[in-house]
Amino acid sequence: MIYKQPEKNQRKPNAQRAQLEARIIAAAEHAFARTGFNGTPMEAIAEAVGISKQNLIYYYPNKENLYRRVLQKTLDMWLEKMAFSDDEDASATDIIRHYIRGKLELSYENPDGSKVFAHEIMNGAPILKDYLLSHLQPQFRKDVALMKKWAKAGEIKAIEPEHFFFTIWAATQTYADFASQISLMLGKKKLTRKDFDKAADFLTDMVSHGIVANPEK
Amino acid sequence: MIYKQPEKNQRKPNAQRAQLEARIIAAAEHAFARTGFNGTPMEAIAEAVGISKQNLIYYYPNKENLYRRVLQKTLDMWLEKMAFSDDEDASATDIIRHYIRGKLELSYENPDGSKVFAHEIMNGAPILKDYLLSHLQPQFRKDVALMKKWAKAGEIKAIEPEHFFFTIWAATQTYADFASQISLMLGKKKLTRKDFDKAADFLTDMVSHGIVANPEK
Amino acid sequence: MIYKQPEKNQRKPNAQRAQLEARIIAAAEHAFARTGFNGTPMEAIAEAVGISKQNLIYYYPNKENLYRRVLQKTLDMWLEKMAFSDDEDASATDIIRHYIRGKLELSYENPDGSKVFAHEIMNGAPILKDYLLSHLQPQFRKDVALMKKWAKAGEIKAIEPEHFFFTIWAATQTYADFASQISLMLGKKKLTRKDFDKAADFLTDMVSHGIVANPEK
Amino acid sequence: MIYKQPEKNQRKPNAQRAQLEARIIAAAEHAFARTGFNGTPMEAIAEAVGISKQNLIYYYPNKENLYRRVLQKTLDMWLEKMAFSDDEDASATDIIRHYIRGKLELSYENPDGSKVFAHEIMNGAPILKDYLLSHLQPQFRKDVALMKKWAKAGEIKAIEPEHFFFTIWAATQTYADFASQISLMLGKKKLTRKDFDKAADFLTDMVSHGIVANPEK
DNA sequence: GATGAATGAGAATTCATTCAT
DNA sequence: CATGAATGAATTCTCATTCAT
Repeated sequence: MIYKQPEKNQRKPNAQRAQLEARIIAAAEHAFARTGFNGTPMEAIAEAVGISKQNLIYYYPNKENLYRRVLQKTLDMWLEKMAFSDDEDASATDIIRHYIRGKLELSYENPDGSKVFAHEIMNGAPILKDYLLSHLQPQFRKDVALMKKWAKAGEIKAIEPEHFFFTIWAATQTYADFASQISLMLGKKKLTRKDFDKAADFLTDMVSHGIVANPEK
Repeated sequence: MIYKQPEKNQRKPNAQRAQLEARIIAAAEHAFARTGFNGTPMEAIAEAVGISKQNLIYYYPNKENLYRRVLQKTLDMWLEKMAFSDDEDASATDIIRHYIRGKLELSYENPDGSKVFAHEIMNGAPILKDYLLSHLQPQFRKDVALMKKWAKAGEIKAIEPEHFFFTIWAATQTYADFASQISLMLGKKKLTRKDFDKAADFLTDMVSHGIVANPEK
Repeated sequence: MIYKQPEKNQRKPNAQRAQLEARIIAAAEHAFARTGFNGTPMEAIAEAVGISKQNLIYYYPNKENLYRRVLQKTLDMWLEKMAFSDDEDASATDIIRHYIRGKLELSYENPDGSKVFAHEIMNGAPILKDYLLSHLQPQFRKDVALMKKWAKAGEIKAIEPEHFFFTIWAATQTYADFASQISLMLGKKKLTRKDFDKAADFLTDMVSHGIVANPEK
Repeated sequence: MIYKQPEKNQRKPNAQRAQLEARIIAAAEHAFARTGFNGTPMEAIAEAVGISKQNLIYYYPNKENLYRRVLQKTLDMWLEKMAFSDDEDASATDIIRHYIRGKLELSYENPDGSKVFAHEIMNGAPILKDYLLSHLQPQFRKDVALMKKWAKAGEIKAIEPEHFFFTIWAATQTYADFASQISLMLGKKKLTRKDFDKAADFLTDMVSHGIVANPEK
């Protein structure tokens, strides 16, 4: 796990406190999403929540722990979507399409989490490295193996599945991570669900049969 | 332009100085690539170059200016590769393939620049916004229009070219930006040119005819 | 106004805090009085108060704001004394004498404020310029007009009242601003109230009938 | 003396060098006049001269020495004018009037020197103290004694001559030191010779017979 | 619980000065 | 002579954290 609940903070759960903590996590996620761990002062988070820095520290006495909680929260949602669904009856195409839509859905629902993750990776994954090895790599290897099986069975072409994943991860997360560039290019203030739908259509189509009309090869 | 040469610093060009400045820019790029503008202290850059913080400041008296120079250097290399090549005789497929390989080459040659760019975008492009609107968007629109022409001419399928670009940008830059995750997944210390070649092969293939063997639709 | 209460700092009033803040203002006034804004480090003020530099910054996070508060405090006391009193029944002579004594009293009570003001003026009044135009000049013009009326009415001689004020301001403030020179000349460690009384006697006498025994002219 | 010519700098006199040194002294005087010794960086002086900081340091390797030279230059001009002229035939009135005009002339010709002096005094005269005791105080005492003789002889009233000097010093120097305030009050950009003439007229008149029309006392 | 007070470490500059050429 | 290079000491301010109430 990235984040371990500190023992001393295991107080009686309290609705109001829980709600404030959730707001803090959300604000922290948003702040870390923009400027990463090092670039984000606690004060910026406190201000976003509308509480004093001291009060924030009262709830999260340690910046790294707060960051870990934010990461953990994202990872909890993410890890599941980073792997193919387990539906044994579904065709390869269906699983892949479902996968792409799921990843895009995640980027739409939790863009800040995606960016926090991106910062962490770009910084060399100092905190996440072990977690990725222990949690993500096994999933990844299993899914790569599955795709190789599909290829053998003639369901998909003989590609290198690793790069398929890298491409899909990048292409789906980019709508979260690079949203500001994308909306700038589209001349929009903000990306909407429609944009994500179009992205899903494009990606699933391209994955299915490419974009070239009559590829000679 | 992102960076304007300050008047005061227009000293006589000098080989030794130029070399040290280049080393500083490289070190700064590497540091900003990991932790972004806010998260990177000048000291870290100075240490990487092996000079004192004050001496770094002697060469670059202002952190933001140094950052702008780093951005500018990357952008100078990048912008050209962000647009289709101008070869009028080439087929759509060739142009696209050439484009993908060019972008991947860039990610291989200058991964730090790619990351600095990524940080800037994730932070809402505070410095780059105007530049992207004035320099990148026109290219982007021209290329989108060209792809629509190709589609009309039956050279490519009727896709949304905007999302093609977002996908290719993401899928090529990810080998720079997310290199640490990718090498972790592949169980490697570092990505090599071979990995980039495989990525190019995969991407061009997928773009050409998808990965599904016999797509019904 | 020179100083605007920053929104963030509007804490609950608290006796202990108020007292410390007053001590800080006094120490800052004393320090700025000697070496002006640019020449006074925050550290010097902190040391004078007996607190750490960081603690000083906790109370006054911004040097210029602290300086403005010091200026404001002095100005609040000063402006009133820079103008003739409003007593309609008093004679010109009485008003002038009262004015001189009031100004000298101020120099005696708040010599540091006078010096801070002097520094500001000698530096071209970068911060005070607007304030002087909007607050002091109207008073000044009113009093100049009044003196001209007195001259017409035969109460005082036909002098240029503007220079009367410049002289009185200078001659009264010099006992604050140039105290170190004056006490050096007098062979004293410090100026006492007695010295100010003598100064007042001298000034009022000279203003009344000059110092020449039988001026021909 | 305030400034001692350092031995190592006693190079062959050279016209060009002498001229540059004079420009430096003038620029330094102007800078110190505004912000005092502590508040003035060497760079600001270099910039005003139009040379590099290193080059300035080449000519004046030590800030305090440069400051002392500036002080010395002013003092050389000043000291003489701070004392009554030696004309044995002149009447008290003439000597006083001549004195006032001489001091005002100095303020007009060298306002920056006056301000540098003012800064030094307000800072407690750390450098000038000894000099003032050894050079100014004897003059001052001699002139005070002379005035007392005048008073005894019935040439002037029985005043306290010390305060006469403090007043005249202040009232004449204020046209240099507080020029920015005075011109602000007068609604002028700059003080002209005419203003100084009026000041001289006012001061000599007031000193001669006061400003009150018919002083009862 | 919540918050004001305090502080050590750090971060961006500034600044006087030294060194080498 | 003049200037580029380099640096230690300041200086303003930030920031995470501790302490006390």
